Amino acid sequence: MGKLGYYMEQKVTIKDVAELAGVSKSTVSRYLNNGYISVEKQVRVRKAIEETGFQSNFFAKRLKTRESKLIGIVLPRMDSVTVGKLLAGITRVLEPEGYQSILLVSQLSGEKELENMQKLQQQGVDAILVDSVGITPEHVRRAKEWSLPILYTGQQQAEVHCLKIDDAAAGHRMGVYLRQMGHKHAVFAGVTESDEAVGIERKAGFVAGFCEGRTDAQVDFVETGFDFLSAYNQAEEIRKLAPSVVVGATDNISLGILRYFHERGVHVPEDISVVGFGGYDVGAVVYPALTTVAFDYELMGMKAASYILNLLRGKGREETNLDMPLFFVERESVRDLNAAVDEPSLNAMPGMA
Amino acid sequence: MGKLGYYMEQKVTIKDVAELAGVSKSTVSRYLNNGYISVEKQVRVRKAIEETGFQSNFFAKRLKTRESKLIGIVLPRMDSVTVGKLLAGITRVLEPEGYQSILLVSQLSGEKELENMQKLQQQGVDAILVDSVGITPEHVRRAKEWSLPILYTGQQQAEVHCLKIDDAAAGHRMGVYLRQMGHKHAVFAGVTESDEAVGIERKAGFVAGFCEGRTDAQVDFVETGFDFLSAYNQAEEIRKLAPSVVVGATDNISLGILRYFHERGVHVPEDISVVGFGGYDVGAVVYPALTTVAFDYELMGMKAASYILNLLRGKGREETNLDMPLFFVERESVRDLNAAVDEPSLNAMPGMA
DNA sequence: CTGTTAGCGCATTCAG
DNA sequence: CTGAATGCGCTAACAG
Repeated sequence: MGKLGYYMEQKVTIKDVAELAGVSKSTVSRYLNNGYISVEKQVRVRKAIEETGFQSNFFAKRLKTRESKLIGIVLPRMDSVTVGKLLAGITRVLEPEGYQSILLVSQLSGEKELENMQKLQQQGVDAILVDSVGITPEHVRRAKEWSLPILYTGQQQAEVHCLKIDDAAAGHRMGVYLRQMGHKHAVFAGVTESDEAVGIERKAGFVAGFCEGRTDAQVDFVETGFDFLSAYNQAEEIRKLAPSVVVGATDNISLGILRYFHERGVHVPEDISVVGFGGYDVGAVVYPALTTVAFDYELMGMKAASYILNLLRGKGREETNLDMPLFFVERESVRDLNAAVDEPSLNAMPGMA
Repeated sequence: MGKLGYYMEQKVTIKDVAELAGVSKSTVSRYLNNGYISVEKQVRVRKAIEETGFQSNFFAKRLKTRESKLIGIVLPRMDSVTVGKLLAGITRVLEPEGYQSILLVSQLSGEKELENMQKLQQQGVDAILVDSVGITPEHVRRAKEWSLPILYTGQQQAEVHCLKIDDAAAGHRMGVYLRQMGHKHAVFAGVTESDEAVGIERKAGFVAGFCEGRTDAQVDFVETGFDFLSAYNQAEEIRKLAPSVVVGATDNISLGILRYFHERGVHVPEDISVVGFGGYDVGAVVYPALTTVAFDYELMGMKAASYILNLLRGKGREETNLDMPLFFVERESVRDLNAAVDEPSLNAMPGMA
């Protein structure tokens, strides 16, 4: 590896090709784009391109066409399963359309998020997709001022383009289920209300579903972070409340709590039930396997990308199907209080097959 | 949202600013770059920029400077924790240097990997980082032909720039540990040998460490995929071999096996020990918490990025510190066969605090 | 310190 | 169908 430095330029331009093929630059350009060329010259140009190994200069091209074929993506963080799936989905639809994504990470900071959007916009991306931690008035202002499509995911706001799972419905679904299983007292282990989607909507949906049509239901709240450890640290407080079921706002929260219960000899679901939201794969390998409402983040990525593409083509929100399905995944972590005796079935890897 | 289509151009150019400020274009350009300007004009230009909301055109600038400040990153897949951490690390060092990353995913296909590298190169990125699934002769050829730095991670190959964890050392470390814990018969649940790093080196290292200096050691192999389920499906076969310890080539493999054992009433570590590699967070919340050799993927990302930066600046391999530390994380899943009675300690969230 | 002059590589008029 | 000419917006000599 004696090579030192990489200052070599791309040297072969459209001009070189033209000369070698004995045609004009414009003819080569036409060959590369539309194709108004005689078959004969077509052949010559093709040959010249092969011989020279010509590759058109990205920047010169973009400077002319005013189209970068680049989509900017702003993410709150990288090291999370959901973000990974989301990106996988986005890529899956963007790539066949000839778009590529350029990624910026905001480390859960709203300010950084704005900064990143600014950067992307300067870079000349064709559109921006933001998996936001919270849509502020400033976000709205930019979406309106800038002349490029901006789509937010993860949060909702009426004045901008956005796409998110129905957290209220997810919470509601879980609430109804637990009510039907005969539970009357739940602790909702939630996150900060500054996260409107998870901290407020999901919780409110749960409470509604759980309490619907009865007056003897009780829901207590305990706030925790998004990670295992902070949930684990709140578990004692939760236990003191002595509910029949603990509802973690995310699967990770539930996993931390499960671990704590295990250490204290509290049996799940015999002594207490635990559920989560998200449908992460690991929820299926822990024991008991976690009952949860699963979201399809990859599908969300695909929809987000389609939405962006539509926006780019001058179509509006109406023309994209924005429904995000939910999947209720019943596994082993909930006890049916209606039954006299509880015999949780140990299916082989429930929810994984 | 009545807006339809986004065809507006960026209209204010350096020329407009120059006219408004009553200076020449070059003066504005200087203001933007070096800064050989009188204070007086500096003020006028600044004002003009603010008033017009001028933003320099990325493509025009790059066309001149021949520098994109873009690093291409080719990933095998997105939905994995390790990739997330790697990216986090890369971003952390690239961003302060004014670089941004553009991401392409190969879906575990070597061919796609090559294709993606090609695309990035055409885009005019300044360098390419490939988290490769296998370095082929074609990879080597490109690294040499193209006049831009290419760095491979995850795999090793003498003729190209690369950076990876020391899989052999990791395996060895685990082997030694289990030997010292009195284990004589292990099953290594590994992956395909086409993955040289994990499938071959890690395994060989383990065998070496485990068998070192004795003749009464036995290691059997069982092949599995990288995911929970495929490991789970091989667990019965592993169990039939009746080892005292199962070594999963990755934590996920071990987690799948743990689940199976749980279902069958096989107690870990009392009846059998289980260990993994990777140090994923979830290893700490399952029970028993998984003993493992942890890798710092974020650090790896940071090192990779630094390496790339050095390459860009004409420095070679020598000038980057490539040592990747390993962390042995002793938790609860291994029984000490030297002790008469085994009393695994249940620390609070071992390895998480 | 500053304005003038040239292109960077390509796509696109406009006449042929 | 094709070539010559023009300029995208910016930076970098070059003379002042």
